[in-house]
Amino acid sequence: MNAPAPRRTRIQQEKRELILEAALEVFSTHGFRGATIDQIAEAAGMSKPNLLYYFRRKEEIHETLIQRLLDTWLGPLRELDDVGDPLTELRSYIRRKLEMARDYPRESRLFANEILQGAPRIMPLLEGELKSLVEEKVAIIKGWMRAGKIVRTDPRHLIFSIWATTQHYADFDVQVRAVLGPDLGGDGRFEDAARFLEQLFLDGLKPKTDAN
Amino acid sequence: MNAPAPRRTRIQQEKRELILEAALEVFSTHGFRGATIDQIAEAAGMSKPNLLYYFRRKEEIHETLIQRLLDTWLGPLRELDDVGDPLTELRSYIRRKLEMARDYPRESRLFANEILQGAPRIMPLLEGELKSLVEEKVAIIKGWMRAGKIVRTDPRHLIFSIWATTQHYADFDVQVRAVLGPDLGGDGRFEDAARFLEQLFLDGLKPKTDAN
DNA sequence: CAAATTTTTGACCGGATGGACAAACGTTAG
DNA sequence: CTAACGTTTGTCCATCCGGTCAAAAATTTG
Repeated sequence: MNAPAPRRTRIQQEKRELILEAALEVFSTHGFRGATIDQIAEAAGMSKPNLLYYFRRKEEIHETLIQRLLDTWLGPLRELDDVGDPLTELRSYIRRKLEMARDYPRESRLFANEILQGAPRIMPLLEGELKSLVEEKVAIIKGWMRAGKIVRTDPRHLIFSIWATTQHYADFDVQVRAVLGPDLGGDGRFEDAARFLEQLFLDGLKPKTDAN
Repeated sequence: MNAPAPRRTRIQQEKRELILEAALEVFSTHGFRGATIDQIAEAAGMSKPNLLYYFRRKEEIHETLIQRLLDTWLGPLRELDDVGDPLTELRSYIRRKLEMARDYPRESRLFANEILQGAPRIMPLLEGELKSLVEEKVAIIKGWMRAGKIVRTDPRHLIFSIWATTQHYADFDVQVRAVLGPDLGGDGRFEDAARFLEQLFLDGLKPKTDAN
């Protein structure tokens, strides 16, 4: 499937990491087209030709970045299994996703940028690996529903809504902070979000003692 | 506050509309930086200098587009008031937002692109108009909570989660369709989403007859 | 019809940007 | 020390892109 991994010296390893780190910063805030090699090179503390010695093309950096991203990105979903209590499993999935939004917002934005533009570079992956991973987890969730452990609903859209709500705190961070203002928009906003999302997904909004 | 609206001939009105329509298409799929004037001009069926006769700068097109967008975009939230039943109000807010994601996906993506890149051009608007509109609606929602009409929760994060889940179907449409596949990803996906979101927000996932 | 005004276009400009290249520099192994 | 190899950089190039300009074409006005 893949070409054999080329041998690299220690310096090459390190410099490539440095470049990828810088590129993540630049790509995630300006998009692929909006980012320039000069910007990345400067952020990595080297000259443009030097950078091009380690990655021959701008696209090569981007591809490498996206490939890595997807591996870690799907981690939380992969960990979802049916050994524990369903509601606990879902709670920790939501929590892990939210933690990723908090700790890796640049990765989230890089991905969002890619999807927004029609996912030209990762379409096969979405229809392949991602789709089948989702199907696998959908089967687990359906099992929980059949067993009466969670309410019957559309498992795919459930997954979408977890993705949407958690990634929102990375992708739309500027808006979230602007709306919350300086008081609520500080470091505590992720804990507030975690509390809210847990309540939303696990309890819903309708009061138990019916007052309407 | 604003400059007086310049008089325009009928031709100018029409051509400007044509350009804005074309620009919406191009900006929403390539971002501001990724879009070129030539692309927009071609999509509008005119030459580049001709386009620049109607809009002197690329930014001017983008600004006009965003300004219009925001007016219609906040419509559904503005309509949220406390005359009706709270759960009904929320339900129709969610439905309206989802309809906008379905009918105006390009506007949604244009906005998402802007926020993703740090909202450089609309930051004041987020901190001003948007924030105060949200505060106004937060007050209404808090009233419902005090009256016991809906469960007590964080009203701001509630609004975020409605934004996130509904806009997801516009911004991440490619991914949604890829994951759902040809069977589920057809025209019915918005109805499925509407049903799911209604259930999620109004009932939650925990079964009423406790089986865990 | 003719003058005045608006609209359209081809040609052009300057700066930015992705990338090539060869020469210089540094490091390591024999 | 020196040859070989890996790394770094200054310079250069072709293309793209936003924007200008003057002149042509079309339209409106008197």
